[in-house]
Amino acid sequence: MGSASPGLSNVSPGCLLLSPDVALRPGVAKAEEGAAGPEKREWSPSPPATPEQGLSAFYLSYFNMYPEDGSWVAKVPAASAREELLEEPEQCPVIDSQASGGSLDEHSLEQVQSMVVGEVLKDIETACKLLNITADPGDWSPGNVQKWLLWTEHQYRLPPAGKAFQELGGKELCAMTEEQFRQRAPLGGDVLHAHLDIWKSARKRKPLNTVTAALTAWMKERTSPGALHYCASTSEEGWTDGEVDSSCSGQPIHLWQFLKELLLKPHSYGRFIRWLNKEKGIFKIEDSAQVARLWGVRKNRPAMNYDKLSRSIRQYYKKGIIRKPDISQRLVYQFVHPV
DNA sequence: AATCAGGATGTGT
DNA sequence: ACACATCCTGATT
Repeated sequence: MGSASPGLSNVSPGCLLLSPDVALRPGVAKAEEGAAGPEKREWSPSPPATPEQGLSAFYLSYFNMYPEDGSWVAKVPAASAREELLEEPEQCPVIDSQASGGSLDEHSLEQVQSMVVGEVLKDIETACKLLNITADPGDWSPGNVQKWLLWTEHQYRLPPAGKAFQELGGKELCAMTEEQFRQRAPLGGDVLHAHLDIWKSARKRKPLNTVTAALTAWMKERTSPGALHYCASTSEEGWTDGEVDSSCSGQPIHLWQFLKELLLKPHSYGRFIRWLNKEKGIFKIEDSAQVARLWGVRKNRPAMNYDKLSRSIRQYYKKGIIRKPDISQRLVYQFVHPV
């Protein structure tokens, strides 16, 4: 029953996106200062200098220092006023991988994103105990919603939403689209929605397809505004493959699909997994731990490791999906039906 | 030590 | 039923 997560175990939970003065210590009592209202602390963007070019370095440096102590502050800059993004919550933002227009390469983005989602998931457990609320937002009373709201604002340094969500129960909150979030809280409403999305997915251990998308949109937007594409907008490139793309369908992703996704983007994942012979479908897992970690993030299984991932691959043997190549080598597999 | 093979069993959809 | 996730024993590299 240990919550040992080999992939992320080297990081302490709760330190992500935490400012020192809000850091949750195990000893902290619940019901944070009910009387002391949300301090009028200003949440001006402090981490990097400018949102334009500073953020990429910002996230990267975050990524580097993160395993250390995480004692930095991520103050989310005010969401710039905009109205054209993310009409539907089901819409699926896709980051163009090739557009190496340079700020933050996708590999780093995915790395950070994976860790962000993972850590937010951990934070949820803490928050439940701290706030004495259930993990399922659908069960929240209006009071619980307010607790969650205040906690999330504090935790992630979002601009205070004030009474924008007063009187709302968990059910109604969950039913709201991101657009509605933004209407009620023009500053940071989208981020709140992204966080709620993670809560909703954590509840049922749902794979992080749409959640990751929401978070990606949020981060990407802050990195390079306007570089967002949507499935609906049929951007010529990348995902027209369709067959391998599972990120936009509601279907749970299969392991073989996931592996092909990674193989499809050598620029991002070539260090972890790559083709040895694409025509024959032979590929090699170069970094088993990283591939397993990514799989665990995608499936919301923090305890995923290569031992378990490889067991699932071996299940494919008799299904005729993946096999060992004729000349068996360690960490080398072959798709039976290469595209 | 890491990887590989495959049985047994549990879990969520 | 299905696709893993988890756990395990034993073999191989």
